[in-house]
Amino acid sequence: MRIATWNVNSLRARVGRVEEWLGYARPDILCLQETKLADAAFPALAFGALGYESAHWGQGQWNGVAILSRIGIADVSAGFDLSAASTGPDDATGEARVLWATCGGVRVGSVYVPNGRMVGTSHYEAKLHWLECLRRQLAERDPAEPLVVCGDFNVAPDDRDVWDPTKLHGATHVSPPEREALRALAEWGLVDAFRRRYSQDRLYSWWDYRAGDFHQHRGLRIDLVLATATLAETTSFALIDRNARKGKAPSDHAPLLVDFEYPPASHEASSPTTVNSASP
DNA sequence: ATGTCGTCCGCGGGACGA
Repeated sequence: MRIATWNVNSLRARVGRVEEWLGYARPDILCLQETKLADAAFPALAFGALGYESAHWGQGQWNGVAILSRIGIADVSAGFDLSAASTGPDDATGEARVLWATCGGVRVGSVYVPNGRMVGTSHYEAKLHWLECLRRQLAERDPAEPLVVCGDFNVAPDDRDVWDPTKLHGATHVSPPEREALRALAEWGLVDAFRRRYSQDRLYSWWDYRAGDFHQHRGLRIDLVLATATLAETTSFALIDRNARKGKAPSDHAPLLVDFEYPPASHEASSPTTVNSASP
């Protein structure tokens, strides 16, 4: 099962590139962030023509999250089930930033974590609160189930994920409280699937449009596929597709895809074809 | 480099967010 995530920075501006990418990457599930569309403007028919069912939660100009699936999509749920009051003027928990669906037996979340702007601002506090709400939402589920949370977390998990930690020291995306919020998700049972396959630094998923940052390798790894152990242990392949960050009118993020050997192959289901093609 | 994109309004280019 191939699961992918991509912050497209406006789906209206990017739909052609997303269609092109679906055509060659062929994920079973694709989570999108920053569609920046109202639900009525979501191009469900275009994705349908490529074999994908979809769910979208948009709010127009900002944010917007979606899930595309060619292995079924059910039990769609948008947002947090919040009984708690908002925490401030810049509270983001009601914004279109989290969408859930069940696809091929896997519970899938597509998330767009608030940016936070500057450490110490109300936007930064709202980011930490939003991440705590995500943790609470997960805590209501069973970490033994196959589940992934995919998206733009706007946090680089550790210094390998940052082009120059000294330049970003004290900034958002790398601050200890933000990283602690990711660790809290890991403590619940989520594993960074990309890190099951790669341990080196300089493997980024986002580059600023400005100053030639992409070509100078000045980026951050902030787009993640976090999976529960039952899935994560089957990770067979992962890739940040830098080619999708090149060329005409790219998003500032590259898509991340992860292959899981899930559901596990049954030992009793080998077909004659499999037997005939086996090595001697 | 205050470096680039996307949105909006609204018809030219400024304001804002990332």
